Amino acid sequence: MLLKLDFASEVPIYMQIRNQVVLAVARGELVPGERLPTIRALAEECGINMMTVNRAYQQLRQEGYLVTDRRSGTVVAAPRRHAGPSKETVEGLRLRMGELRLAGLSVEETLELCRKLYEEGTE
Amino acid sequence: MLLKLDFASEVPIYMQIRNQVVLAVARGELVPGERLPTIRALAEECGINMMTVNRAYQQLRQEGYLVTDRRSGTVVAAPRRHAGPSKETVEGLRLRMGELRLAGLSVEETLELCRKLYEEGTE
Amino acid sequence: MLLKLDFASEVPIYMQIRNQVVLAVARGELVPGERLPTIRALAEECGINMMTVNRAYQQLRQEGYLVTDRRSGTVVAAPRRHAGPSKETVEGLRLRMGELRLAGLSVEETLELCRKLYEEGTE
Amino acid sequence: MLLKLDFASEVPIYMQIRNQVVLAVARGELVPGERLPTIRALAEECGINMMTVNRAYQQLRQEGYLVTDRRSGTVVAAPRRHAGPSKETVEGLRLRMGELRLAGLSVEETLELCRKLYEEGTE
DNA sequence: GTGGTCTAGACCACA
DNA sequence: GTGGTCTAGACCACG
Repeated sequence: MLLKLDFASEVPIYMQIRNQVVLAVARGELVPGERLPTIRALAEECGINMMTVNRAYQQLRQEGYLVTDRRSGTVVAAPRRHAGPSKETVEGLRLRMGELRLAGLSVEETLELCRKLYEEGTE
Repeated sequence: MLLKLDFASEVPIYMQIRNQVVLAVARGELVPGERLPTIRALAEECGINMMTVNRAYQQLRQEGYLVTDRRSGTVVAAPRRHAGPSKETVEGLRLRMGELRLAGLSVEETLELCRKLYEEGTE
Repeated sequence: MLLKLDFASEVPIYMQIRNQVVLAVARGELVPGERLPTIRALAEECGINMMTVNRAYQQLRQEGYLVTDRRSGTVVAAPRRHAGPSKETVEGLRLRMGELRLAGLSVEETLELCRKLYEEGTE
Repeated sequence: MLLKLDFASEVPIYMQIRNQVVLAVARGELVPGERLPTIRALAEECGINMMTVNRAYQQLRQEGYLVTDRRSGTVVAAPRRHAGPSKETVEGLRLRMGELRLAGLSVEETLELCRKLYEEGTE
């Protein structure tokens, strides 16, 4: 679990943790069933409050990315295929598409970028 | 300027305004040079405070989507080609790509969705 | 009188006019005794309000850069050597020196830049 | 943090704060990593509103002089060498050079003044 | 306890 | 009539 936290970012720390865990799962760096660090361990490693880590884990559980296992603590959830993207994901994506268009990217350039970012999780 | 604000959302109102203006420009509903409502008018129309609208406009100005002409108020900025997407846009997109993959969308489905959302601004 | 006005600037238009007249005099593009355009002419040429031009001229008269001549209207004032810089000038310069230092310029680089800008008015 | 505010000045209070913080950093009175007063504390100390201080800090953040650490508040940013001076700084300096020339200062006197002001931050 | 957000006013600078 | 600035509060998110 290599987390890169930017304490000067406008994105809350718990959300940075949430985002990086999602990306790690998507990239296959974290695999279903794998244990995550304990709240205490991760908090100490990053120099942040345990409450902050707890909040990130809670959010991830709520979104279905993590599950709590009685024996082994917090583990990566099994993939939920066919779940379909959440409303937040689609709305966020719509906004990014608009921003890319206004930044001057053609539809081809945009889709190429999307493919590249999607496939970061492939190999 | 039809804005739909969700006062219960955790997204700040000024950011909701910002996002909807970006999308309106991307869709061509707002064209370069077109005047936006005065901060007072928009505030009254939406039942919110002047300062909140002001903040949204400030953000949009800073991001280059709007310019304030000292003679005629706030207008849509000329499109800035070759600007390239901001770091925030790319990072946000990367996150969405990860979420879509984990939601079970194939790369083809994902790119199809991206194309559809991109082309909302095309017609 | 070639004025380049930026209507999107945060600097008020009357102040932009004032600044450009000062620089034109410093560069020798406007010489003592030379007539300036009438308020009406300059306002029309720039597509701005006469009040705005009037305010700029008033400011310049007050600072001693222009004088009103009974016969020929508004003309460039005779140079006031030994007047010494105004408090505003020195305070503004102090601020710029601080900004340059913090932007990473050495004292030599800073003085070289100052010399270059000063001598724009020389030849 | 000794701020001297002039409530009668035409320079907005938030800009006076901005300028004095820049000068304090340039003089080394504020060093990188050092914490600034909270917006509430500074507002109370100066007898002004929180929002006014907030605006000054926002501006300073945007210009890269401050960063807000989500854990510990607002601190002086690390110096950014190679940043180069902003357009505003150079334009402002050009104007001051013109004013000094018209006030009767020779190039030597001007550079001597610049050096003195630059080196206020040296010792 | 920190900054972020928002309100409901007010006064002023600018054009 | 436009945006810019400022006030004196309030509530909330974050850590």
